[in-house]
Amino acid sequence: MDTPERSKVGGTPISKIEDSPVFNFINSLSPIQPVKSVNSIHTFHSPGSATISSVFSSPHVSLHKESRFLIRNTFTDLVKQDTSSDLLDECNIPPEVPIGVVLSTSSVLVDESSNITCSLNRAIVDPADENSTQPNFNESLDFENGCPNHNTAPFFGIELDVSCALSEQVQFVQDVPVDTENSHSTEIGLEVKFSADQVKEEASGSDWENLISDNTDGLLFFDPTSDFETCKIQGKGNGTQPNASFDICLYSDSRDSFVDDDGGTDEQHVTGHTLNLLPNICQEQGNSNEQNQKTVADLDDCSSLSSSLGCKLDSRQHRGVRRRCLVFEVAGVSKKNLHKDLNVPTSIKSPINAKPTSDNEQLIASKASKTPVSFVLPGIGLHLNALARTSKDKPITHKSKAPEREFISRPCSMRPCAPATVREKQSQKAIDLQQCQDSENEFQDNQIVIFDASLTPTLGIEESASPKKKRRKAENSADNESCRRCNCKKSKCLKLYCECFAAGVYCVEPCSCQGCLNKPVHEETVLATRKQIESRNPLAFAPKVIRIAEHDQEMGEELNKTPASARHKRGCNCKKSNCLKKYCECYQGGVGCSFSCRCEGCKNAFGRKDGSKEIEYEEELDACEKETVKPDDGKAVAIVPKTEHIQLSETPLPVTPLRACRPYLKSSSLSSGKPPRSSSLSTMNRLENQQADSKVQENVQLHTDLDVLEDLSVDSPPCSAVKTASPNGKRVSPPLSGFVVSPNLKGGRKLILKSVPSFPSLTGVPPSSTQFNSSILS
DNA sequence: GAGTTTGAAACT
DNA sequence: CAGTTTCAAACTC
Repeated sequence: MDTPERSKVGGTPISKIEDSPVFNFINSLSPIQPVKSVNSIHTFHSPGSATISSVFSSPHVSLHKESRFLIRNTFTDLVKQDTSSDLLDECNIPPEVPIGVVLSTSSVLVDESSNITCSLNRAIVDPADENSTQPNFNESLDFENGCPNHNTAPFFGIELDVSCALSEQVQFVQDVPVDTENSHSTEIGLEVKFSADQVKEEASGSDWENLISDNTDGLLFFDPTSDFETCKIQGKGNGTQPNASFDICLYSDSRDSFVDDDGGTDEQHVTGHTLNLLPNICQEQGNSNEQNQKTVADLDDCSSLSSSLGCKLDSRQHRGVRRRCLVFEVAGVSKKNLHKDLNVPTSIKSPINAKPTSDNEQLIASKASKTPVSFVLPGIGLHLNALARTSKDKPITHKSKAPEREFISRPCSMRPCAPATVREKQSQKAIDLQQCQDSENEFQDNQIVIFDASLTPTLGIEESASPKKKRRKAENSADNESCRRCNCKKSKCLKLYCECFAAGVYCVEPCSCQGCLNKPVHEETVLATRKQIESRNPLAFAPKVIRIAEHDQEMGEELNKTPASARHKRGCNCKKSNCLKKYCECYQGGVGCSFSCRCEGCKNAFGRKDGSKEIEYEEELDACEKETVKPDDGKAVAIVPKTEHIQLSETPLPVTPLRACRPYLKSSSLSSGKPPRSSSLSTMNRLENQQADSKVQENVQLHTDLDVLEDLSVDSPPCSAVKTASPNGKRVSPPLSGFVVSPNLKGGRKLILKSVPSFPSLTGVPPSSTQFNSSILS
């Protein structure tokens, strides 16, 4: 699905198009946040009237602080592994080469403080007019280019939002079909290399708008000393073809001065180099009086022009050149890399990948990085992202391709695979669950098929082995992160019995299920079944073990990573296993039994449900406080009081009415002998037992709404704590964005009950798994 | 690897 | 909502 070229929308008013469902859908696929076609150029009003020269060389167009301009980009389906050396030749395109690239309408804004900003919407450089640098700014358009905050310091450059891997070298190549009549074309390509920080930055946010708006974070700076400096922008397209446009964010940001490695100011230097590199048409721009202006003009203009001309920009000589690429482009690149690695035909593309490109346009990644690619790809598939996050520097190897939409890997499993320690396992599991859910959300958007061998090390190894054997192999695998495969025989993998299905993933090859319908081919069936199950229990697909919300900054990372920071959302019902075997979901999940458990004879090593372990509680509090101090090397796992029942939060939990948990609370929290589920309750319980703190109970009783009490008991956040409960009254954990636990209470002690707001807000509901499910079903 | 145990999920 | 059945994983031998 291609991102529509708005310029091609033709007679239809853009506003209407943007309002159309189709367009919304397209936009939802695209990382580009379509700002309502506001003609952002107050500064540059005369499309077609201004020459490029004027545009770029005359910064005093406006005092507006526009910081960047975008050039809509559509890359094609070429993979180039050209090195920078290859590009050098390509830049020697004579200036008389017809320019056939649609640029963005641009504006250069210079304020009084010499802050220079450029904005460029779309401009068509008419190839017919070879000698003219006058673009046809006949469109304004697609993107709001202004970047409000990029106006502080002189900075020029090309921004690429890169969410690719460390040391990933990506090359975008566009190969726009050349108009036979106007066969003048240059090749548009973009070779990008990324830094790890860049990757992280960009990976963390798929929000295009954020990417646009952030000032420096996530921007790619070419390190002059690095080997990744080569920046190639090639253009291939026909000026008469709007499709030939390409998206590059060029902007100047005055904050960043051109500092040479030598330490000297590099503005002139840059300019000079720019002039040297750029075509004559660009060089004409180099005569500005003001250095900044000139540099801006040169860089921006020349960058854009050179892009269109196929001229190469050597970032080594363009200090401070930032590259920002459309997220989807990067994603696409990454995916391309994946495909490439997988030898997957380029025809197999995720929707998002295909989206921004037209039929013959496609993003291509190249340059398989030597280092393992571990990148988070905004907007890429659920599992891919999850894997990227989960793998933690682990290389993601893709060994198989998948059909259009398919879960291939199972980044997480409800059932841990025998980590080194139980708590580690649990911690990892909780994380995996979260990641799984996160990924799931992403997956629904993009439906990328990624196979993560790193997480499924046993895949393909035990093809002929029996399911159990496979399972145990997987369990015993080295990293213990491998995911299970189901072995369903009767459920057709369409019931929660099936771990795959329950985890929201499709069954994969390693599964030994029989009559499996949990496959992409039966997507509709799967979704329908899922929906049905969700109708029964909205939380059916929520992670069973949920962890404390990460946004509880006060709790610190250690706590978040500790198994004790998680609880089984529903609790177990063990009768014979004493919660000491993996039959018990709590135990299996590495969490202690909690208030909501209905187990008998609980002896859960991670925490018994009954409140009779107060001594252990205190003891382990101390242990916890000690252990949590340990550096998080993955081995030091904090010990959390067994009887501490922290209300778990899970990122996206379905929101259910607040009242849902009232009966539970009423019976269990107040009247039943069951121990409190949360730290607060645990504390309260102690107090009750000791009859020592009547205030607490008063406080509790003052809350006529038991949900409020619940909030207190779970230290739920003031506003984000939307009650989540299963419809059948089984308790589930609400999001926990604001523990009331005092900061110094990593162990869960000293809970501050009175500071809890009475009622959580129903607004600001975080994305829930229910919502996800709904959306995925919709 | 077969059989048993177990408890969650599903059903009534 | 409780009881029963089904199911698949966990476990044992």
